[in-house]
Amino acid sequence: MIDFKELLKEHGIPPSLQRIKILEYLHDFNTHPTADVIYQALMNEMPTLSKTTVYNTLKAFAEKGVIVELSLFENEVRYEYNTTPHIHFKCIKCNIIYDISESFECLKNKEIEGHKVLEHHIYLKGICKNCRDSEE
Amino acid sequence: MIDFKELLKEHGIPPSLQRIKILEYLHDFNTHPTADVIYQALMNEMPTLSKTTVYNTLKAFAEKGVIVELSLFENEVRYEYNTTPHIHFKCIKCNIIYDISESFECLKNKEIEGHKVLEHHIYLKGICKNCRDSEE
DNA sequence: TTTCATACTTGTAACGATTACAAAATTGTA
DNA sequence: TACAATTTTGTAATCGTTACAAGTATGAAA
Ligand SMILES: [Mn+2]
Ligand SMILES: [Mn+2]
Ligand SMILES: [Zn+2]
Ligand SMILES: [Zn+2]
Repeated sequence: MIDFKELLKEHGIPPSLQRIKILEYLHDFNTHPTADVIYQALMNEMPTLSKTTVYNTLKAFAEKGVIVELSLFENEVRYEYNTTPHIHFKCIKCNIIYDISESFECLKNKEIEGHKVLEHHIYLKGICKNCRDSEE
Repeated sequence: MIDFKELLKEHGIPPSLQRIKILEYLHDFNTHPTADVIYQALMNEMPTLSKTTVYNTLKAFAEKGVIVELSLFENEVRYEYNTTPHIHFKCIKCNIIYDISESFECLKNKEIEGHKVLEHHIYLKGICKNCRDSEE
């Protein structure tokens, strides 16, 4: 059981109830939700929650390195709890975003052609195993 | 000198004046412009050009494989003439998007963890050579 | 405990990129 | 030339996101 309150404090973020709930959601579901998905999910137990708070919170988390911000295709920003670099695969049929466990040469914190790399993202697009199987 | 009219026909796209001009722009500048950048640039010589036409044309080009659609960070779709897979680096200071010539193992058209890969994108973010030099 | 400044949350309005849509213009073909 | 099909245009609508101002909670100092 992770103490999200502590985790936030360690990152210099005062742990409000809203912030804890949003971080909890990201950890528990461990998917790649948009701000709106999180908002809709927390609406039930927090009826007064504001969408603005969700947006602000996610942006603040990402800036402090608590979570990762993804911008993969289709003009929707997504967030995830897993901050270790990994490959993303988006299925063009079912729109599910898969984590690919295959390792790769990460250029993060390296210098390439004179440029200093701070982030490294690999995005794949195609048809997932499930959709291929059900196509037959 | 490329015959853009022919090029479009070969891809099954009837070559209207607007389409030829947009393709010409992408080829001549060879950067990673947004639809709006192209629209603004062509406004002078084509005063009646509609922004909708630019959006529609770029989308059609990308679908037919004439150009590539990029969705790298910051929620802005960009397009480019160069359809060969390569790495992109965006500088967080000057916002320029660089092409990285370094080669990499491309997973396009391969199968990974059961998924069929149709597109492969690598996006880097950091501080470019120019901005680092001028920081001193 | 009260006071007060600060930080956080909320709700609404505004924004910006993109898309939908219908009318006007153009095109290719008979 | 006639005409149907396609393309372009301009405007309105949409959607994700952000700005902003007012309300609320928090936590330290008195
Ligand atoms: Mn992931
Ligand atoms: Mn490029
Ligand atoms: Zn799928
Ligand atoms: Zn730069």
